[in-house]
Amino acid sequence: MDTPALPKLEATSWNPVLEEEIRKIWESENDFVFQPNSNKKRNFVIDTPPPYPSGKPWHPGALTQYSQIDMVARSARMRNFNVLYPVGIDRNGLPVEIATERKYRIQLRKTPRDEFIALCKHALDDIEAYMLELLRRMGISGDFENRYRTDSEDYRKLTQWSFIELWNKGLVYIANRPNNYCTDCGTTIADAEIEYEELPTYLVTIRFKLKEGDEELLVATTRPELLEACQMVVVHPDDDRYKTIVGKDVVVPIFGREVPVVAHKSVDMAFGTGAVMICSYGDYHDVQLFREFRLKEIVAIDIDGKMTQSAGKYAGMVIKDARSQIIQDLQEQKIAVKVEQIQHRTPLCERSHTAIEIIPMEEFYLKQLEFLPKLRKLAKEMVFHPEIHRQILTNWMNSLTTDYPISRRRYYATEIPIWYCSKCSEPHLPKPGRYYRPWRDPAPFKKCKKCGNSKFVGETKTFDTWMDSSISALYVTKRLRNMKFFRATYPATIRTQGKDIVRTWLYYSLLRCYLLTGKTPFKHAWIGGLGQDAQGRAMRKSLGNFVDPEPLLQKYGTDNFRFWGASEANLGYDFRLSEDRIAGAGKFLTKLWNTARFIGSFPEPRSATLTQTDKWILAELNKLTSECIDGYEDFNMFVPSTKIREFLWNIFAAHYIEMVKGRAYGDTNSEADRDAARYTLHRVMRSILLLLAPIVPHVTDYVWRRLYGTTAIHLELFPKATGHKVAPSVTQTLIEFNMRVWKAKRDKGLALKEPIQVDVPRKLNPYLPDLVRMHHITS
RNA sequence: GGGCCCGUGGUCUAGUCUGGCUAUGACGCCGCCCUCACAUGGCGGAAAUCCCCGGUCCGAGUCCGGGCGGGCCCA
Repeated sequence: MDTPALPKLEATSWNPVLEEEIRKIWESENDFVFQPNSNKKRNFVIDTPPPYPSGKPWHPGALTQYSQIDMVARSARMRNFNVLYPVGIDRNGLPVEIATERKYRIQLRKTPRDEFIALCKHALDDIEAYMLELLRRMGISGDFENRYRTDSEDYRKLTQWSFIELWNKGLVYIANRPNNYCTDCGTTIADAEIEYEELPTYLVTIRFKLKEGDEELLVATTRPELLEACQMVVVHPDDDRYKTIVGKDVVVPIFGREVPVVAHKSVDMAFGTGAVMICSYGDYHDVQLFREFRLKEIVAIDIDGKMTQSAGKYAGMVIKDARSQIIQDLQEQKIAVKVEQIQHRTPLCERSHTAIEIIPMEEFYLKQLEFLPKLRKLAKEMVFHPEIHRQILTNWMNSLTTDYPISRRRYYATEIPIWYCSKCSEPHLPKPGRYYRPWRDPAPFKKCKKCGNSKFVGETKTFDTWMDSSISALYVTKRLRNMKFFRATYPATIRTQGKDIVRTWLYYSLLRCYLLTGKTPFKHAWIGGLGQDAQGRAMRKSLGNFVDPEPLLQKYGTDNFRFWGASEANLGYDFRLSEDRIAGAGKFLTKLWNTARFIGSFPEPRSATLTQTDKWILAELNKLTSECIDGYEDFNMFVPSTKIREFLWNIFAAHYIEMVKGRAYGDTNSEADRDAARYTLHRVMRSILLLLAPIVPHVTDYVWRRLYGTTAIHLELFPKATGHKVAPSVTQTLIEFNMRVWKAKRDKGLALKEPIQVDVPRKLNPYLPDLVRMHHITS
């Protein structure tokens, strides 16, 4: 052991090409499959978001988040947990339907349902393969082998089971409420499917007579054809023009109904005359006020986009014609005092580009308002990382005013498992535990339980996609498939997700799982920030600032990307994606590699009698270790990545290694001192590799296997704190002293290996031998 | 229109909850240096009215109030 062994690492930098080799080794070793309660370890269950195959390229910020979630999983393993880290793909919902309609130039309503579903499936499969490959390349240590899809029979079975349970508990009801409706596509659509455009329209100023007296109120509207459905006129409370009229009644022209004038701060005084008629339904403002004042709605437009019977002489006309006609009539009767053309922000269906109508539709609702107090209490018991993002959930719960509408008129989603009696319309729900498609399956009933009729009609509506997603915690813990497994793993340990879907995924999970199990679905909620572009704007394909992550991975390597993601994105805060900064983060990997290369050139003694210098760096390592573990326990990767970088670069390599280099090479003629240095170098190296392993798994595993063993680093546990303690100011004094000597040599034009005469502070006496050798200090 | 978050060298960032010595670190930049792990490196250096105004305090990047600016979400 006298002569140093050959370096175990040859190249002078880490080569990302090696990453693929290492992943192949991981795949063959298959370490990431969950074994509940094995080796008496405790379980750690991650309820991680199954990504939605929305297209290529994948959002680089989302990919960064998945790498951070992987760090949560890897660090939990090294904290001695059995980790259930599922891999799933979310395949339900609207985006694929829109993509399919565009791709094949077809319309959902005009395409046979099973044909349309097959086309969607095909599109999903394609993008899913791409996403899984990217996840694999990110080094995600999830259970790929047992991966799941939310559109599988197994998953939809669970969604339908959950609905039947809730129905049977009386928590679901059917109600008629206003919805966005596209008369062209013939379907309810979500807010997310609406786009806005400034379009020309007529602003008509209409004379409303007061019920009593001769006064008039001028009301401006872009929707005169909805006059028949007007139930109220509102003005702003600060509007001096109308102070005397508020509280009185006015008469709706043509239709003669009396409606009140009410003050409401939502009115824009500057628009039109400052007096607005509230009709069912011209826009969201109408919906809001109808709800707030509990007005009686008048259905003015039917689902074909025609005026209803309540429109009197206009009944049966399409909206556009009715509008022209009523404007003409109002002008002839001198009721319209002004008709002017304006540009108006109009909601359009993003598919057909026709104006959206708000029409009352019959939909399913899940009760939530009455459970909010209980949900608030449960939310309080959850631990948020970071704590500050608890606020997002709290705010959302405080803003809810209606129950949760759960039905959609779509195809690529889980079907609502109901059949209705063809005679008396009585709803019949099947036994839970199977996957039902009422739109094509025969009814699993013989006779109507109410009237005895034997014919049934299947429900055609589907669930909102969050009905599936919100029970992911039940799915991954095998609620319907393996109750023993479920009891051992539910509630999950942690939910990891982005802050943008707190009000949807997090909230609905809490609601649904509480209603189904009486418990929270998880104990910890990890809320990540969002990836933005280099200027700090959201990254959107439509903005043209979207960055394809694939070339970045190709160019810099996965570990480089992961280290950037860990060290630049603090837990919960948004982060900016910039290639320069990714490149910069990679320099650390070079430093890590070369430190390992140097230390790897020395044999590792089994034990040693440490010098003061060795004890000093071990004390610093001790501090680092506990800081890192604290960070990992908070699931905050920013802490370990930045702390380790600072330690490795600015303390360990710059000062300790320089101080003991001579000893390590054997320059002191003392085997004990030499071995102490070598022992300490390896001790620190091992700890750094272990502490970094969750963040940069490829390079650390490679180095670990080359230097310290044949088994994977992710099978090891984190190091324990060492117990060495040194006064904190010593490190500062040491660093300052070294810098002073370097500067002095520079000022005197001396090479670093030339001798110099300097005074060493008394405080540094314990380190004197190493300092003298390092700087060639003469007395 | 409502809510939340954030404003620290050219860029990113720590520190702000729990006020206290010359504000942390990195990227970039400039100069010198191939010193036997690393030039994808080392050393040194320049570079910040801690967004603005006011207040509390012996003392404010940190606490309070008001502005301005940016971002995200909801409507």
